[in-house]
Amino acid sequence: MATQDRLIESTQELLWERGYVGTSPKAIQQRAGVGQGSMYHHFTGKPDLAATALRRSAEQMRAIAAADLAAPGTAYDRIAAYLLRDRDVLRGCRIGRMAQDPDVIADPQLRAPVEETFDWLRGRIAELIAEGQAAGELTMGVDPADTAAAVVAVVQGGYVLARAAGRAEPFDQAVRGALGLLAAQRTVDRTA
Amino acid sequence: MATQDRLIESTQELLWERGYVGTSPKAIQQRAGVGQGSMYHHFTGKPDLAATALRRSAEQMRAIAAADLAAPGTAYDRIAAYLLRDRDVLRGCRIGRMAQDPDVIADPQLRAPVEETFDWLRGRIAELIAEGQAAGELTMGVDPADTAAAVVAVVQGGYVLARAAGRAEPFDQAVRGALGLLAAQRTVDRTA
DNA sequence: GTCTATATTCGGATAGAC
DNA sequence: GTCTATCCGAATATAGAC
Repeated sequence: MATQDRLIESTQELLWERGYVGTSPKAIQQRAGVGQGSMYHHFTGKPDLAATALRRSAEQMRAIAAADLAAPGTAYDRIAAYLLRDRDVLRGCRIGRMAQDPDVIADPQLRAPVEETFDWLRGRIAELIAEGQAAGELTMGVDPADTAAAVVAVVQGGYVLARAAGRAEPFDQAVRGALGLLAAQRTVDRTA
Repeated sequence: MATQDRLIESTQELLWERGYVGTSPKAIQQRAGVGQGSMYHHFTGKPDLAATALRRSAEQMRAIAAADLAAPGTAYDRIAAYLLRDRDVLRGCRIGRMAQDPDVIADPQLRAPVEETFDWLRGRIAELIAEGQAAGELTMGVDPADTAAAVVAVVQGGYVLARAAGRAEPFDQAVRGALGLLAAQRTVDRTA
């Protein structure tokens, strides 16, 4: 793999594990197996490299979520596929984690991929819910945009609860809780 | 105020703003207005001081949440009071934010207050939901513990979405979404 | 108890050889 | 393009004066 790509991948990993503040150029170089000079040849510095890595992570996360949300079945089924996807819960979300970092939030270059990812995700889920309502699959009792935000928040908050607990169970509970509430919005009883 | 207390308060603020990795002893001392020596006289080092500050923040957060959840009215009303409490959304949750920090998660002394706070919060809300079900206010269609985890996750995830967006609206959306789903669990229609 | 040095390592980056 | 050498300040802590 090219030096550039190894640098980007190492940065993606370290940002996920340790966040922006906790990731040093030296650590990136060592993981990538390149010297100091290489990094500063390809990138102007840590913010530049981090922005590149974040954009790539955002693309990847979006592709994965898009695939989940295109699962076969109803709107409910698709959202369930997204919520129930197999995750390494204790690692957390590599995009959502960035929202906690003040240096990321303060830098428009770094925040942009994070913001855009969640904007897109909320929008896509809201779309599904609205389609489900239009098709008569879901009741009209809930607002699509609000409900979509709640669904995404359950995932992001689930990571927080799981990491706080040191185990994945609270994430799974939150997901089951959200699905239980969503299930009540279906117009046909499938619990039988 | 005593020097010790000023150190603890400054640490609470900085942990909230910048996290554990991003908070330096020097910054704590400067904000507290004390010299290097004072801090190391009262505390053995950064981890010791941070643990003390976190325990205090956890107590405070728990007291506030307990008050919300003791609001007058039904179980739904109490959970709504918790969800709708006035928050400085873009600052995030001073306890939840710690869950992202690998150094906090790795240190049992630091993680304990975080874990205990969320364990308690989930348990308290689950209790309320179970009481609401027992009283016939809420349907038996949802699991109390799972639903409670979802409620807490919506708040924690709401902070993530809001910070990612640079504005409070996604938090408010998520809360409205959660309330909309919970409202459907009430046995009496109050939407009229 | 509090302060001012001082020590040591790390973070972030530049300079210049190859 | 990549490497090593080097620089400067910050992070964390210790020593010892007052």
